[in-house]
Amino acid sequence: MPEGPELHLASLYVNKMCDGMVFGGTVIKSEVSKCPEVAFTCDSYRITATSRGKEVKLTLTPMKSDDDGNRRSKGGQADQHMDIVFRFGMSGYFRFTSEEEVPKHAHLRFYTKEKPRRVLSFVDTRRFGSWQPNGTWQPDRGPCIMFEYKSFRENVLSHLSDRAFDRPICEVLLNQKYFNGIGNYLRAEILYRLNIPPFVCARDVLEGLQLEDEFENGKAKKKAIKREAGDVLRLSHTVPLEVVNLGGKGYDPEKMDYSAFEAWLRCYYVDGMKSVRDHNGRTMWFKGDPGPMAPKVVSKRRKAEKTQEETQQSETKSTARRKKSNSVEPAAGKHLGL
DNA sequence: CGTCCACGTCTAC
DNA sequence: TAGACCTGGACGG
Repeated sequence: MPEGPELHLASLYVNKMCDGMVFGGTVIKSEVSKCPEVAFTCDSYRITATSRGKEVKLTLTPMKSDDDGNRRSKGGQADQHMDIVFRFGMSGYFRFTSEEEVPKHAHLRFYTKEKPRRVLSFVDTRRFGSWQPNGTWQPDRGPCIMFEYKSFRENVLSHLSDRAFDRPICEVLLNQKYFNGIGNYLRAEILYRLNIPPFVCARDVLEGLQLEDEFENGKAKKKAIKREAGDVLRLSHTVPLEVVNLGGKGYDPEKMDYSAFEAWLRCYYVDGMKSVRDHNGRTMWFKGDPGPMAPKVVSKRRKAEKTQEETQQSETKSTARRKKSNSVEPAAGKHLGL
């Protein structure tokens, strides 16, 4: 589920499923969740969603009593809207189902008023996700890489003296203060497209980039030779948007098959690519030169094929789970639980 | 059965 | 810079 594109697709899903829906009553939290109760009770309300980077905000809006033939709000009834800001951790997503079909690990639930009720659920198997009632976008997170491109770009380029940019570019790409929305598969795909070694100093990659994106609307001129039009900041914007556009079928975790997404991946978890744990213990997928700031052990992940002539090399672990998806084989490979 | 791994933060030494 | 926080799928014995 959870990098910038999936958070945005989740907001589209909520808006689509909840369009015209009337919710009512109390918001229910699972017993096991340690997140805060949502003290919102209302006879009739609507739900809408927006996203920013790796956060989604739900807005609960009470309906005018007139819409419903009821009087003005009684005691304990919400009269004003409430924002709830969600982070998805490793496994969060939204689902809209019948009451009987509420998924396991549905930790926050909003019920409709219909006769057989339906439920909008925040589902989060591992419970690394969180929500904040009356919340705001987390202040330390930067502008959205997808929908606040200009200020995202400015925020990075105006802070290059920050010690944060002393680190390897692949690690800085996960810094949500500057790259709000980039996650582990996106950093691999972005650097792979540009052939940038992941463990090059971030400042070396970023300094010299212009505030104005030269690749926008044909300004590239002679630079058009480059196949991937753009620098690392532009691709931090366009590559996530490609994933948003993949979700065209509609982000529906129930019916979604991941073959399109798997086919889209060129580097992350792709057979034959190299991988190494970065300084924060996260697996960095890449091809070619790791770069000067790389940790030592770099392994090449391949599928354990029958043709094991290639079991030589300096491979530590040789268990890749995923072949390049344009493979001829049935799409039965491991998929990401998006 | 067991070990390893996963799309991400958090806070504590 | 380590763990901590969690569940569950893949794979090994």
